[in-house]
Amino acid sequence: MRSKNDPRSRRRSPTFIEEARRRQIVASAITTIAGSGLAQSSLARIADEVGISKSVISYHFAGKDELIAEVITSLLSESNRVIKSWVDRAPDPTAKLRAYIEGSFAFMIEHRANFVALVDIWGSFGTVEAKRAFNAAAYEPCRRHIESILRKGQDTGEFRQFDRRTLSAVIQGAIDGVMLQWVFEERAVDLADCMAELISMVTMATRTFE
Amino acid sequence: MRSKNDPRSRRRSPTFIEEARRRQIVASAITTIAGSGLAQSSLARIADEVGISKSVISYHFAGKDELIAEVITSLLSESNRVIKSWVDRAPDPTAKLRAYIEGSFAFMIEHRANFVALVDIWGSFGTVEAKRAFNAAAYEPCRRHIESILRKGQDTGEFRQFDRRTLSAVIQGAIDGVMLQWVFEERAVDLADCMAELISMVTMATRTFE
Amino acid sequence: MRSKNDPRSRRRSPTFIEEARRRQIVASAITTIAGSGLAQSSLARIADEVGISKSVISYHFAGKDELIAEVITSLLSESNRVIKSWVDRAPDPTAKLRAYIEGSFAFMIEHRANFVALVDIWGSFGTVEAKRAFNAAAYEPCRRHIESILRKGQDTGEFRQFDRRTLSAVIQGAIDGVMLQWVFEERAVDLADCMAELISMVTMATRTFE
Amino acid sequence: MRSKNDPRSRRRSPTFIEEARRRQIVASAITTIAGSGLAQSSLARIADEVGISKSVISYHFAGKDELIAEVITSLLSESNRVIKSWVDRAPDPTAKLRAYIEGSFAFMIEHRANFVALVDIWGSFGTVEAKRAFNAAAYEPCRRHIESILRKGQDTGEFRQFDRRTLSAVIQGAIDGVMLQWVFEERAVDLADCMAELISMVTMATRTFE
DNA sequence: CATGAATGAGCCTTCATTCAT
DNA sequence: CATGAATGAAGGCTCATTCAT
Repeated sequence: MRSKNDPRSRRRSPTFIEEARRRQIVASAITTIAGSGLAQSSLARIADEVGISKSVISYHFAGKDELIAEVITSLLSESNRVIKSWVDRAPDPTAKLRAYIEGSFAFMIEHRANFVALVDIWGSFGTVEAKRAFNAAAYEPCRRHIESILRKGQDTGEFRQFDRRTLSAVIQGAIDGVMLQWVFEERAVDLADCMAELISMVTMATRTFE
Repeated sequence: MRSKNDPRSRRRSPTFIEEARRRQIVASAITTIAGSGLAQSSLARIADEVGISKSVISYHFAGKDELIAEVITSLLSESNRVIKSWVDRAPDPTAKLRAYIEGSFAFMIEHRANFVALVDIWGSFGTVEAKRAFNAAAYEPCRRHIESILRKGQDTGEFRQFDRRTLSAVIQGAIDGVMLQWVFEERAVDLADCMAELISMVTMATRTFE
Repeated sequence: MRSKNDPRSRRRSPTFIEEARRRQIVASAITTIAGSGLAQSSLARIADEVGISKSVISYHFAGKDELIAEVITSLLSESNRVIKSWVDRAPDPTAKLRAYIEGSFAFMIEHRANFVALVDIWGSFGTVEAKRAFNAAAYEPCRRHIESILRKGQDTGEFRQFDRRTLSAVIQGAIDGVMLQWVFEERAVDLADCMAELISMVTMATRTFE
Repeated sequence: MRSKNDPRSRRRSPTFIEEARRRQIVASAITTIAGSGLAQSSLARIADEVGISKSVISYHFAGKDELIAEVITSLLSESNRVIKSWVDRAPDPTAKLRAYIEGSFAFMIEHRANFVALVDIWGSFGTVEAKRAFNAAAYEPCRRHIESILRKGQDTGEFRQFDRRTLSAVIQGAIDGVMLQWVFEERAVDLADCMAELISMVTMATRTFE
């Protein structure tokens, strides 16, 4: 019975301390998953990492699924926020497109564990629905973001005409694909070089030919 | 206790029937993983899929790890083989580079389940060593393959000078990144369009400017 | 993953209730082993005997090995404690030696199940190391105890000169060997008679000849 | 259906080759059990030791139980045969009693593996019936043998009057108990010294006082 | 006679979850 | 808010045994 004592059903806004606990647990979950893999990250281990009892997690989250869901949300939103701030600071579409890529790589470098965890988690969706939901939450917004930049560029005439959706998918794909190789072996790829190369390719792909 | 009584340790070449069983089990494992996720693919479920007893898997494989390892090998080698055949049939570096991309996408389309399974599996490496090993088995050979094509192109003067390793990583990354989006939601991206766009970008990125 | 969430790794002294559970489980394990043999004493059966879920054992013990180890410790220490108390109450070496034997047999009679279980367990050490460890834990202390009594007797001149280590091994061996026959068939030997005979033999073997 | 093709139900006396196989398997079982413990001695392992297929054992023995039963029989009969030959060669009761002990220890030293295996197996009888059967097969004959020697000695007046059954149990017990310590740790006891001490004790216990 | 193949029962263990305190 | 205790479901694995060849 969900009562006043169950934080998961409270009408009141969550206590400050409650929010803090949730964030603390989510953060520890990310660390644990990045360090040992999702399969090895039992609630007990995550709780250990925080130094709390296993039951505390059950108290603050409806279950493991909810915790992982919040981990994903945290992973994605943090990244999106940073990238958006890079893009917003750029003056024009050309710069914004460049900023999108730069922001993406910059965030990667600063938060390696996030991506190691993400790669582990994103493979764990058993059902088609879960996969679809992840696409809707993770990829669709990213592609839309890139598309909006591309549209502006086409509107201003900086970019030539091309299918925005397709190019968005390829750009985002290249970023993710390079990230993936870097997750598996940090020294396998040089992120800075790849970023520069990708920017160069994208620049050529979008510019108007004279 | 690998011995005469253990089919997994035979010195001589495996029986025909045994090889068939192993392939059958691996194939079923791929289907199951693609359909329900690695975490839900217990040996019992995989065995059910084949219509055999759970023990049969234990009889032919040392354990789940060995089975999954063989699944990975199967997934990667089949893909590499097909791509290689596309590349080998192409007459010159420019065509080969194009063929690498075309072959990659063609294989994807023909074997969606393989990639759905692969994305699930590749996130399941808990340790740094396992991740590193996957990189060595999966990515390094691909990048090397692309690099060798690029080198030939530079040697013949068809391609301009650029860092081959970096470009290889970006090309392979773009292929994988697009594939990833398609794995999560089949209709989110149009593989044919993405392939064409990627080929166009790569063509521009490699060609000599006059 | 021994941690805060694992009762088996607590830094502080174990809860009263926890200690009680452990003792209860150990006691049940002894009963089960004595009744059905070690090989038939699965955790499930032992748990049934206590009337608890199988998982409770896993919760309180790291595994079956730890449980069996504690069973052994319990078996040996209880016996040693009782024998020691008999010996300590005896006034002189001659009486002490007699008390050692009497205490041993008295404890046997009172705790038949312990010895039935012990005989089953002591054969279960597969490796040389495990056997050696059992010797160190079970036999060496007993022989040492007897040796110390013998030494005192020699010091006081009550006993003649002989090799203490050898006689200790033979005395302990005779006690165990008679116990063994009694474990296999309770009515095959009369413990009281055997005890008397053994005491008589030992008395003759140690006494000074005039 | 037990037919002519089933060696376990054949009326004809077993083939020579069949007997050889059985003995070979039994011998390997002893080695395996002595080396790794009964629990680790699966039919597969034993078969490996012989270099045959697991099914061969099933073919020659009704099951694992029958194999172990034959192992026990082999272990006991071999020992008894040797001891008997020592005793038979001795001229009088005093010498025979001494020979019984000497033969026992001599056989131990020559066949350590047999006893390591025996100690492992004798603990594996789960039911009271099995224990009782082992007593009847293993101990009762030994005690009877000693008793018969003792009786002869009393008849001839070499030995004083005492309860033969009790002394038999103690003598056999001492032999087994020393053996037990030696099984767990070969260097814990000196068999020769123990044998000498035991002979001395038994001599004193039986001789007529003047 | 021998063997490869298959099977099902049972075992130990892990883990998310529930509940009383 | 937090925790210790308990639970049941599920998983991977071992093994004696059966059967067709």
